[in-house]
Amino acid sequence: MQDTAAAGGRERLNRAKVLNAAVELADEGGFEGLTMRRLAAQLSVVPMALYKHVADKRELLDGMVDLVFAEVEVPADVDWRTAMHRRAASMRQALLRHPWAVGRMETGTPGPANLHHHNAVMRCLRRDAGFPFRMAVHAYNLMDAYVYGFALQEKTLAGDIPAEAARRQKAVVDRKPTGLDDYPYLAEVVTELAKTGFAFADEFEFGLDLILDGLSRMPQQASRTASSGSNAPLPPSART
Amino acid sequence: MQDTAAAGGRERLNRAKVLNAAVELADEGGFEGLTMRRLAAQLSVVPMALYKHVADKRELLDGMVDLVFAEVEVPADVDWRTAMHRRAASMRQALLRHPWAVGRMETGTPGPANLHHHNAVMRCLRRDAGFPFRMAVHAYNLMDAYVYGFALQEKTLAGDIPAEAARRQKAVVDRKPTGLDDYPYLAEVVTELAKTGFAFADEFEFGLDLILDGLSRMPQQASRTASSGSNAPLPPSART
DNA sequence: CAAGCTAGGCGTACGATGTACACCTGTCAA
DNA sequence: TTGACAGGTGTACATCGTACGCCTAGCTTG
Repeated sequence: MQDTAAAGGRERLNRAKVLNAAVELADEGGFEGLTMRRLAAQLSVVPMALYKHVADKRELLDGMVDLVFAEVEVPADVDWRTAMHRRAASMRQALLRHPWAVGRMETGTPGPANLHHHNAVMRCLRRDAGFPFRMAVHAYNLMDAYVYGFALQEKTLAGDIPAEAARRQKAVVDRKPTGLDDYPYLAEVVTELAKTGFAFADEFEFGLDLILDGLSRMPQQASRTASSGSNAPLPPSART
Repeated sequence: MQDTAAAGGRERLNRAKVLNAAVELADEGGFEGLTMRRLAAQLSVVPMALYKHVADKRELLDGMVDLVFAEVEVPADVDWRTAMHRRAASMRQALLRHPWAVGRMETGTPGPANLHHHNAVMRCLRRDAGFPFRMAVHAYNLMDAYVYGFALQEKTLAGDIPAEAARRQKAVVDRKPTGLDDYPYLAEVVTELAKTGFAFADEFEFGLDLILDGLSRMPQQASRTASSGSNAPLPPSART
């Protein structure tokens, strides 16, 4: 019952192999390019062979998402602000590598990497930052909404600005002769961004810093700088 | 060539009818519940009849998204902060009514309501708030990322907290005997939220206010209170 | 070494989906 | 009256996820 290769040297399939191949295939061909049949072909196997390692396509996606979570770092041993900053940047990078995962990170049944990640973030906010529970939840929701939302924008508008922005507006201009003249502020966006360019990285930093600044200003936050604070609000010991 | 009904009283199809029925159907059955065949059945018509009013399913979705944009209000004649606050809340409400639109608002070819909306928001930021161009872009990206990201969370976690949160974690507990003990901070979330409940509306307000506060603090912003400011940075007159 | 159990790959088949293509029909302009 | 044309119909096809049963290699066990 070994899973990598049989004694005779025959290659055998593997849950991990299936998941990794699926991620690779989705990275290249997008989410709707990921097909059980194509995935099987990639692994030189017949489609139905996959179902010995994965219950169905939804479970396959669950496993893929957990692989993405595993790529996101949650640094410890630094002050909470840079820890949260790095986590957000790391999450953005992971979603940039795997655009198909955008909007799917919190769907389905959470895997082990998912749970580990959320626990680590919550620990940072509670123990290191010293937020009371309610505020930690607020902070987490705010940061996640921003990161996921930004990744969504970056995905759908990827390479869009300024090149594609002009193209999209142009499509409308061609359709109705009134054109962009009705939308002077949109026209400004097109021309201005065409001139000066657009960097998603800078854009991301701006919003992230603004949010972290706002959180640092919260009165409930003791603005401690090290993660070794032994004055944690509570090391929770809740049981289900 | 009338489009509502023929002289004989025969009901005829309509692009608007198709779009509205599609929205209705997606509201009920979710996005993957929306099928050309089901949509046709809903309209008492054969599937291929739809293609006389809509090029393909992608164009159908474009039209649906524009209907959602048309539901979002961009108030004028108030100070920019409450205008942006109301717009964000209105967008969230619209995405709550049409969860299938979450993550699809900026995809495909933008329709007229889309263009009108973006132009109005940009006008508010430039003329009313007085942001210089670059800062207006920053502000817009930040707000949109937050609103879209929050809507995404609210959609995927809908009714999830505290009830479903417990269920999801429980699923993992059942799977591996180690259970939630490895994740004390997650356990706290489960028990604490089960006790005190969770209100998405409050959560949304917290993040939105923090962001708008941060934007108000920007040095480039003159913190004017009325939208009648004639000292706009520039009434743009850009031409493609 | 023989026997048989089982994990795991294979083949076939089915219903659902989007949509190309040809056809048919009712309405209106000329 | 006629002919064009907008718009609804019917058939057909490739592709999808996956249910069901078969088959075989390799391990466990007597």
